[in-house]
Amino acid sequence: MTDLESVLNDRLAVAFAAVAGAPADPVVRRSQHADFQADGALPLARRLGRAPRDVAADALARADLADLVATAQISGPGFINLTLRDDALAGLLGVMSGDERLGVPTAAVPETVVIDYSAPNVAKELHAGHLRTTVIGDAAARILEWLGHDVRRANHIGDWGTPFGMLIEHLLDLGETEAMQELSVGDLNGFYQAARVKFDADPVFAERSRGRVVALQAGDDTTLRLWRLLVDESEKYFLAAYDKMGITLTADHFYGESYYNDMLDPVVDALDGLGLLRESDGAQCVFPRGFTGRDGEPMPIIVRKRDGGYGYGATDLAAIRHRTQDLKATWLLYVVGSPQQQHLEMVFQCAREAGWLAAPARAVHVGFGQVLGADGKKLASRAGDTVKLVELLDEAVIRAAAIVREKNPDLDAETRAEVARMVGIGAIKYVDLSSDRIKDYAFDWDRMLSFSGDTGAYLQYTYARINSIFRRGGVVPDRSAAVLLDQPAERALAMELLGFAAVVTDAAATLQFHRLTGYLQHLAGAYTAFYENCPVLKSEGAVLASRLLLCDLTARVIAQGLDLLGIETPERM
RNA sequence: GCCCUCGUAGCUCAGGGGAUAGAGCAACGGUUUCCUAAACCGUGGGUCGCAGGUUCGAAUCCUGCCGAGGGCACCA
Repeated sequence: MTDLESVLNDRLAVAFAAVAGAPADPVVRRSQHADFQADGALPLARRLGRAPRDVAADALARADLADLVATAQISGPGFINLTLRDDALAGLLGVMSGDERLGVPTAAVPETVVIDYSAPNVAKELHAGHLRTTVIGDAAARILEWLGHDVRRANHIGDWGTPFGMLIEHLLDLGETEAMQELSVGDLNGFYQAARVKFDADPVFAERSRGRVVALQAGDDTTLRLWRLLVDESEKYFLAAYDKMGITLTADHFYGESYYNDMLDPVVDALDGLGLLRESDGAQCVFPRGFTGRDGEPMPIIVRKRDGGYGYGATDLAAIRHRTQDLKATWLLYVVGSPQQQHLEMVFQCAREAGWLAAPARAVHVGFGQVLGADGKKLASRAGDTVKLVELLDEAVIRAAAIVREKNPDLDAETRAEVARMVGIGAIKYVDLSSDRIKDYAFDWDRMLSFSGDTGAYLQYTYARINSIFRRGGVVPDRSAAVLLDQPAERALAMELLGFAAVVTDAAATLQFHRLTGYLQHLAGAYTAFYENCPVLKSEGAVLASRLLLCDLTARVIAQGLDLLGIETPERM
């Protein structure tokens, strides 16, 4: 346990409880006036009808802090300012240094977590609109997995529905080999648009397409084979994009809409059996409590359309039921844009009413805002089209390569290409993860690729500089060396390092990953002050060993922290 | 019309009911015989959209208003 804040909190909670005669939150926070402050005496004083400073003094007298705290002072109206002992910090850093997990504990209660993210449509490009769900969802998967949860990635691709009638007919028109050729070069949009144009312009083609939809739903062998060809080609393309992007989704994670086809009848029957199903305008609907529409009437989830086909609501409900009942998941994450908030809340409510989402299981909408262009409107190409995701990635890498070439001409071409890839992809992921996800953000190449400020590249640079010290000195840090914290910058760095466990736990619990990026920036800032004030290689003996350990620990935390966000760290740049 | 989200320094954004609201960028001034100057130090810059309320204490919680965006039946 290297998490100072929770250690202090636990110790003080005992003392506060003794004073209060009941559990009481000591309200421990980082402080500008000391290392930490505990503010719990103020609200407690009101409850007890005593003077706040008395309560603080009482709690402090009962607290067992001698091994951790050097000085504890009561300040202002009743704040307790705590300054920690240097040897306590050094001891905890020693523990952290010797721990592969850097002091971050695994979850007390490991859960089965399903993370629904990315979800592109078959026969369509991944575009800028898929950026956030893919990046955020992957970060969630990495963090929760690292904390010991059983993470099930679910890529809910759009692989079913009426568009496949026209897509299959278009495939037949082209001929299979020709069509596969076209799809394999990655021109998915062109294929889709050509089908669309024919569907709109040619009534005969449209009629064939509708017939093909019927055949598909009826399970016709030939039709299913052709459908599978389309899905397989698209999946290959998606996997190539994920690979380029450093996303952990693989072929094992495709659970498209079609995966739930066989579950739809049972789901509708179950809803009917529960008395939740009602007919409205010829459609079979569920009306979850608490939602009214434009007309003031209850809003439906349409599980079966007037034409007899299933609505997406049916698939969503089937997925929830499958995840909680078959997979035994207790934590369902939906990494989906904010506009779908209401729809998801309705589905969750419906699942609760059906008994498919009962405690401890819960579903969370991990919503996010839009990516905007420099003009403040939805990101689009100059021609107004959607921007292809792979083109965005390629441009980031090209731009990063140009900057790396300019800043460090000594790197050989191969290293430079590798660094550019890490920096370019990392820059895109970093901006996406570094602000509150619910807000929109504007895509700005110059800012995101700037190598100073709150960017991924700055963290990568800090990491590379640390490695440079080891390389220059020809030294390997001794991870069991004694830690000395004589300089203020060393002590400040130690405080930051010891905050890692709390921030990872917190980011996972709240699914607010910008807290982790913010922490890493602070850490890099503390390291830089250390770097400026505490020469490493010019020091000797125990000081050298201690400083090498601090460098090593900082590098490990940065690398681990960025890895949890899906961002790589180059050894030099 | 109803519902949801957002509004903090010139710009981009942090801010878990606690003390004097913080970073980065930009601006201005400075730092290099020294481990990557892709860096660092300093300076200026704020009616926390507005108005009430709750509280010992509000950027933070509640209500109303203003502004921006989004959602509200057979696409997902």
